[in-house]
Amino acid sequence: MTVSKTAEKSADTAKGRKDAAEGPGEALQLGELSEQLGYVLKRAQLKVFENFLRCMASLQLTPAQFSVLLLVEKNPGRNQTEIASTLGILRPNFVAMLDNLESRDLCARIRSTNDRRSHILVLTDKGKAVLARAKKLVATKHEARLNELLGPSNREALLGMLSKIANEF
Amino acid sequence: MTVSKTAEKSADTAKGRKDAAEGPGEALQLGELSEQLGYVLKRAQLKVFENFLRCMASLQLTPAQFSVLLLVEKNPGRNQTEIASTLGILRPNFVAMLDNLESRDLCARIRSTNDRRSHILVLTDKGKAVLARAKKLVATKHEARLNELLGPSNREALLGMLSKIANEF
DNA sequence: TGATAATTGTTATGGACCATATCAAATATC
DNA sequence: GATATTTGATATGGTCCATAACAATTATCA
Repeated sequence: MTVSKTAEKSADTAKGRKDAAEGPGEALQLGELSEQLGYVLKRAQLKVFENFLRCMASLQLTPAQFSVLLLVEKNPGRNQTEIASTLGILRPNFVAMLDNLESRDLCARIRSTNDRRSHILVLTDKGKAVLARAKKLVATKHEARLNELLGPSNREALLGMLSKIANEF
Repeated sequence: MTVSKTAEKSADTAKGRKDAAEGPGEALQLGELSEQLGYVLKRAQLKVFENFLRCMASLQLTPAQFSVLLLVEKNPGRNQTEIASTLGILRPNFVAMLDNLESRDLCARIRSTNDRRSHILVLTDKGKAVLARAKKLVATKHEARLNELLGPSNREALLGMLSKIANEF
């Protein structure tokens, strides 16, 4: 180590900073960190997911599960590979996810008559009902919160920039 | 393979869509998914981290490791608990991370003389040098790419909105 | 003072998520 | 018809995240 292992007492041992008060522990300086897109992006994403989970607590739906239901509803008759890949989920990892949704009777695997290897995915009636309620919760509790925080026009701009990053970066 | 045969029999089974062409497997409709902030946010975050890792390949620094080095540099003399908590890292999980950085001689734990329980964190000379190179790489290869994609003013607006979400959501 | 509580770094552990290899069944290809 | 490919599935390992518990040290306060 090229560090004088004698950094003690004198200089800065969390003591000789602003000292006094000993109140809230003296917040650290984020410095350049708050300008790093990746850092802020990750923090924001965690907060959004956290809020999403709170809004969906009554329905017990994670963001990933919600996205699956949305995609299956919009694209009925597709198989597991197609749904999983467009969501960026690897087929092996998609199995347990579907097991969960199917055990809760939210969607169903139907053996295709054309290609008996593949399972066609469909929402059950309960799945459609739950998804409808989920959409309402997301709109009124989750996305509404964003409009309140950023304003509708900023929210749209944010979405546009994030899409651009997601697709063209 | 293309969906040439499709599984009709039932009304909509991947056939009654755009049909024709049978080319690249007929992309699925994202639908409302592309309007879900959480979804787009997560996708963008993954892309940004992915790009970050590519830019840092020569230095072998992950986003989390980079953030630790940045924070330690900006706040010398702090202990593990302080650094970890402001990064949202739990103390137990921070141990292995520091073991890694310390084994690479990028930072060092120094037993505090004021409170012999705590380890004060400092960057080694090598750590400072590596961090300096990392900053340059991030600025010229990573963040520059964003300015190119969004424009400086949009990039600033994006950062502002993400910070707002991260802090006030 | 001395007994008790709180803090720091650490280990152990389990869960969630992600990635790869591999398999049997079914299908495609030649 | 022999071989290769695709689909869903299992097994497995890695990483990240969260909780409980522990020894050493320090703070609290009766």
